[in-house]
Amino acid sequence: MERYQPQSFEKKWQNIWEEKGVFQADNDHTKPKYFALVEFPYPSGDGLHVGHPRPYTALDAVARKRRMEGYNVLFPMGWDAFGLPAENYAIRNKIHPTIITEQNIGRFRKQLKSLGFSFDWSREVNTTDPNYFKWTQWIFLKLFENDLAYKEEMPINWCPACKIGLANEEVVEGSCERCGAKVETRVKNQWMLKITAYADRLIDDLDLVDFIERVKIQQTNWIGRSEGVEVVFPIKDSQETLQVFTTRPDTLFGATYMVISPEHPLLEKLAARISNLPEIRAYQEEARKKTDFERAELGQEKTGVKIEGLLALNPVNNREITVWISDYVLMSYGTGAIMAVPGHDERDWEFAKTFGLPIVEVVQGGDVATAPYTDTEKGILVNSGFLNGLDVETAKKEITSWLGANGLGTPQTNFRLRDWVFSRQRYWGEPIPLVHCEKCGWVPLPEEELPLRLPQVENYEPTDTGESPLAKIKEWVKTTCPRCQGPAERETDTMPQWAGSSWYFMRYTDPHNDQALASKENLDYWLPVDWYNGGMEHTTLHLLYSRFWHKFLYDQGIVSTPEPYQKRTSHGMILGENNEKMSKSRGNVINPDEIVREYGADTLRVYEMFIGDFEKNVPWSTDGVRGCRRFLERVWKLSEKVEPGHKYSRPLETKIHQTIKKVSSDYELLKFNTAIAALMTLLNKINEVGRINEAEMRVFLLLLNPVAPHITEELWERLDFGGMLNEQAWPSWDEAKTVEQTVNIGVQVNGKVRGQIEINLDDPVEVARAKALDNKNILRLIDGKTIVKEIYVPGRIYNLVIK
RNA sequence: GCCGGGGUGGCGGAAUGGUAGACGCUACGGACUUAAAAUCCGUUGGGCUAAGCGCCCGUGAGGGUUCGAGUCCCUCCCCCGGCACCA
Repeated sequence: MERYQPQSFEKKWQNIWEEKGVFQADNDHTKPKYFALVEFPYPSGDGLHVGHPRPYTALDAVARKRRMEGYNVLFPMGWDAFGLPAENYAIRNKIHPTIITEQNIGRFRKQLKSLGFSFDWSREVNTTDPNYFKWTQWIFLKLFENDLAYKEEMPINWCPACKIGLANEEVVEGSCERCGAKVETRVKNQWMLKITAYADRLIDDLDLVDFIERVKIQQTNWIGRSEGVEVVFPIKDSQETLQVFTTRPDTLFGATYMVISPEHPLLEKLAARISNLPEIRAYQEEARKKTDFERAELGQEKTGVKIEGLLALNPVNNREITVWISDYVLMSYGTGAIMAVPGHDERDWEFAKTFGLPIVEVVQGGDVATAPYTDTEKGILVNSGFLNGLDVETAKKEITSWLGANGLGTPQTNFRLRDWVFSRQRYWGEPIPLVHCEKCGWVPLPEEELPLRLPQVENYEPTDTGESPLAKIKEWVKTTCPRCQGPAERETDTMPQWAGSSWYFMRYTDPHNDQALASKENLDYWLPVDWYNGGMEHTTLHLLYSRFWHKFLYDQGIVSTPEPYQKRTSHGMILGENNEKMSKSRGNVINPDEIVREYGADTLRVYEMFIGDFEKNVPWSTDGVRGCRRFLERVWKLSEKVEPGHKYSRPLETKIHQTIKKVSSDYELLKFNTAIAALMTLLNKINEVGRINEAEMRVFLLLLNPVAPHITEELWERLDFGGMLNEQAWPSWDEAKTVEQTVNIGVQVNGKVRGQIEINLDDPVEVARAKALDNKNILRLIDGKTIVKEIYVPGRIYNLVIK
């Protein structure tokens, strides 16, 4: 037999699978279905990265196993192809982004196909295809019709380099996630999506799904639900009031002053009464100049200005308290105003110390003169009228009902999550299908006019004013109002890249439908996605956005499940050999094409699965790749030794049953490293035994197939095992036969291993004792001592406790 | 600061409270070869060793529970990730 040359047959099998359509999802909806999903890539100009195949191979293995288990499997792939790199390339080279996008997709597709993934290529989707984004626009219109899309003057994060507004999620430590430029604040009229309307459900419904815990936790953190009370503080000698949100209503008696945000509207309303207005104005101006990030920077001295001429009244005791403005209070959270309880809040304490404001202790347990006391477990209320003597939790309940009864406050839930800034001042995105009419306001395009396509332009450069390049195409902008037929203008902002990826999994269920985003039957059959694997970096963005859209479409009756993804797992990154993130600039990039050329696709796949804990980052190792290649070569050689036989032979039987069990469960748990290790162990055992029969070889190939589909299919054919391997059933094991009858167990004296005995599993303790006491070393150790206890765990340990 | 996840050989990593280091890599020794590569075989946590595979040490540090702890409990240190002036 010739040696293992994967290059000579990998392509062959890829072609056969494709021609026979063996991985196409079946339209027979009576079969049990399985929808396995991986995040579709942005087809960048750099081509596939070795990071891509890690999650793809993992779920490919799951998909292949599911098919062998009799499921109708949907395992699709597509392209998240709108986005900045293609647009920037277009700007530099004056080439339409469609062209470069097509090229990049072509390259990605070819690379993915060379790795033998069992994607159903007949269902490929592309977010930039008008037949696709027609439905992205359609969903947007539904959101608009349901008041979940609105335009608002918003201070936005502005990247001066990309000339683009960024969502909070795209700002990392005050800099643009893409280009690293320092983000500024600008006020722009932006389309917003009201994701906050779904904040509660986005948290609560996490109980319905099987997401890895860290994903649930991160989403919950990001949404940041906080329960408290909104309290009304009257302004002295005025009809105006100040509303504050607090999670510590129990400390209300300790509120010694108030702070409002520099942008708070009360300042304008009562400007006439403020005696130090110039000072206030100067502070407002200063605050405006700071970015959100600068304002949020910790460790800086608290700043602020007292508002002269205004006093508020603490509603619990009618004491007069001063009102300040300070930029540590954010207009965008709660009511933009706080009651300050310096005795029991870190920030208020600092502010009070800076400005010499009174600090009152209302929860006993610390020393509020030297530090705020924030413990809510042990403290007892003091100086608080009717709350005195209560613990914090009880005091909260008491004061909340008191406030309610007196019309001074109501329970309130606030969220850290903000509405989603949905506009981009860019060319290469889905046009927002709305027109602005002088008379009718914002009017949606009628559904028949979708998709609204992008016009051809000469220049893709965004304008310095921050408007989209589309604004310059007058003949595209000028249109008629669908409602009154009067003159109107199109919206020139486009959608963010997160739009197309928010629903792509639905399109896979029925990708060519031109009547609906997908047919109800297909959506109902295939959804929810049974298993979705993707990067942790998408937990707070894509995953949350797509859950939001899905919930909205659920409310609209389009889909029938409240959650889109039943199960979510996540993979770690593959780092360079130097343990740093792979990047061109670091010169540590491994090109998957080269690995395939030199070692074969199966080696790459096996290596990426064997490399380490799937959930953790791990450095690439060229030596490790060679090790996996050697393993496949040994498998190849194994096929030369295959003898007839349809029963597992005596010396291998137990090991085979154990391996089937181990591999079957490890694949489900994403523990590919230990599954492959188990197959290596079995291989070593087979080589040690020195012979293998057909039945054993069949099982070996079946178990290895999900990670190494080409070599296993090839050997299946060469060994004439009948049919194609991918049509076979997943092997089963007999639990009773996974147990070795005779085992070596340790013999301990006082818990320390001092020897070994070979014993039958069902041997009684007497036999174990006799064998243990037959050991010289054990006898030596217990000589002259008293045995006080004997512990025997069959199959595990025999332990003597002596004195 | 808060919330997660970790810390095990030279490296990646295994271990339902029951013989720590599976499996792979590296390194070393041997076989094959004119030689090298490849392949195959062996060794590979540290120390002591009277050489009996016997003893001691060993899973970030220190305590504890247990016949027995990498695993459970307490205290602490370090690394990674998320959130962070969010009231």
